[in-house]
Amino acid sequence: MKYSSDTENFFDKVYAVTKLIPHGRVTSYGAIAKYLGAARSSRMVGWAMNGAGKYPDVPAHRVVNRVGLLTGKMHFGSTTAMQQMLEEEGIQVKDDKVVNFKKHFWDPVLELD
DNA sequence: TGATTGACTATGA
DNA sequence: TTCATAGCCAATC
Repeated sequence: MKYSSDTENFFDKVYAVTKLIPHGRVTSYGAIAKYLGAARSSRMVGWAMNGAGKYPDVPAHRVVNRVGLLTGKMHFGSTTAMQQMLEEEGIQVKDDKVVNFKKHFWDPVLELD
């Protein structure tokens, strides 16, 4: 099999950053993309998450869109799995979106840089 | 090979 | 404030 070098690297970075998300915290696709230097490629982060399912150490449920909406909940097998995991970490979820998202927001650019 | 889609975001009306 | 459109880049059909 062949590896697309840059693409693999990008995906790997996405997984690395996602794994660094503290327990009980959440971040956004755009924040990760920005940290990787691809702020305009936020969709690629989401695509990377699509392949994150095979990485048990990648808490994709802690990654939501820019307003804290659980847009990717449908990819967890159950539409409630993501919400349930977040609630178990102390994050309140209402109407498929993180309550007080701003407070739980974890920006890798600010925390890691 | 070309067109369409998608776990997003920013901007304009 | 809410809705619609454009840009992004890789994967899939």
